[in-house]
Amino acid sequence: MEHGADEAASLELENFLPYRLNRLAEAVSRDFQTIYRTRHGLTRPEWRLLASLGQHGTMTATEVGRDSAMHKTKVSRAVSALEERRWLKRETDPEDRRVERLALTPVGAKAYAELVPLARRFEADLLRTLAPAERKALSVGLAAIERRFVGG
Amino acid sequence: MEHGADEAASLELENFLPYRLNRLAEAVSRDFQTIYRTRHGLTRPEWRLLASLGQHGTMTATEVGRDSAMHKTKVSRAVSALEERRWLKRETDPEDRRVERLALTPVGAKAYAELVPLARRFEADLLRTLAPAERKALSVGLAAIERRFVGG
DNA sequence: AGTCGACGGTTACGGATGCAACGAAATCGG
DNA sequence: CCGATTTCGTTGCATCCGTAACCGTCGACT
Repeated sequence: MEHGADEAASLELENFLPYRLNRLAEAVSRDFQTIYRTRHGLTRPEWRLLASLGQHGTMTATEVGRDSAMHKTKVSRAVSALEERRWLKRETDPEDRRVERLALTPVGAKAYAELVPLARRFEADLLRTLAPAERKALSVGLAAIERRFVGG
Repeated sequence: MEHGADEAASLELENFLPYRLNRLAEAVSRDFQTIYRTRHGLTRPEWRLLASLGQHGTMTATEVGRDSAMHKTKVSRAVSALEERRWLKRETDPEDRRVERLALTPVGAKAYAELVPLARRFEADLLRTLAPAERKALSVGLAAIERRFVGG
């Protein structure tokens, strides 16, 4: 057995689930990135923060982290960045002065409103290239591992 | 409409495909990481390089990059790291002296052979928690977007 | 009230990452 | 056969990231 192509002892990377998920996520994100990066110079954490606040209204940093699956340091830095842009304002919660209540400013909300249709179109364009049965399969399959890994 | 929960104007992040893929890929990878990180202190690029060479035998850095979806600087640094460990050796191709032919040493091959069953078991354990129909759906769904994004 | 542990959020720091620029070698074009 | 262009791989640099340590605040328990 000269090289590693031995069936039993080798692993087919291209069929290995962690690898497939990563490669796919990276490819899709890299593509989607152009929407929020070229238009506004947003980073991914900043986009996610914007998306969280746009969707849910006022939130705390911890809530944003849970909602958008980001480490608290990422959230913290994204908050500083969007605050710098005047896209969001923070207010210390008078009930609990450890907490900050985060909300988009009108300018931030405007940017969000501008990005949402582009995001929707991106996803729609992507899904349109799949057959209906494939879309369904994707939805079912992703939901299944999400139950195992993300949700509960 | 006070906050962003407005159906038409907001985006449900948790159902947004790029977000779902990223969150899932990160969660799965974070879990899988422990296998190659705690046992050998490998980074992800190093693991991928090992996996590529273990599967295909001798390759060039460019081929590894294509096979494992890594930027050439990642490959370059991973090669240096595994060479440092004596897990791989490089040889300048005499036919084209720009190219290096990379191959695992016996020590590297041994580490690979040791990791493969663990990787297989990880994937099997993950898939075992899914119903057969869900596994099928996942396979079909991922393959479908891969065709659009990764492959052709 | 005073102490202690838990919690929200920030920051210093070491390490990883991608871009761009680079050197060396091959290939192409005249 | 020589200069221009392309390719392989490396490296400098600026940025991003997570870990751990930290500060201020809250709540519980004494």
